[in-house]
Amino acid sequence: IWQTVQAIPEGRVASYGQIADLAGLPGRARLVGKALGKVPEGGWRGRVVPWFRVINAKGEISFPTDSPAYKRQKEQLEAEGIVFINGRISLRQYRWQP
DNA sequence: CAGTTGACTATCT
DNA sequence: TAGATAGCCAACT
Repeated sequence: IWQTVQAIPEGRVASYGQIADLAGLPGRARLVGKALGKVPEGGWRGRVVPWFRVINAKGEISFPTDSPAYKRQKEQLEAEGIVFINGRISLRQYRWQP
């Protein structure tokens, strides 16, 4: 899972389900979320994991809008040029296509 | 050991 | 387009 997440290019995003499929775990989107939650801030074993490039299938960030985590993720994505419209982004435009 | 709980999704109204 | 529903499954209570 982490390997797959690391493969997401800058300025692109992927959904939890998409990561699950690519990682060989079809139908286990929730497991991906859990795995990402376990990654320490500094990354895993020296590798940086761009967890902020992973969002849900609707193109929204999967955190409450008022949470600190939400703001953090949104800022990181915007810093890569991704634009939010009504709290969501255009998957058609930013979805990572391997 | 049974029930609950999510960083989720596809499908149907 | 948006809400409700039913699968999903490892980790906790």
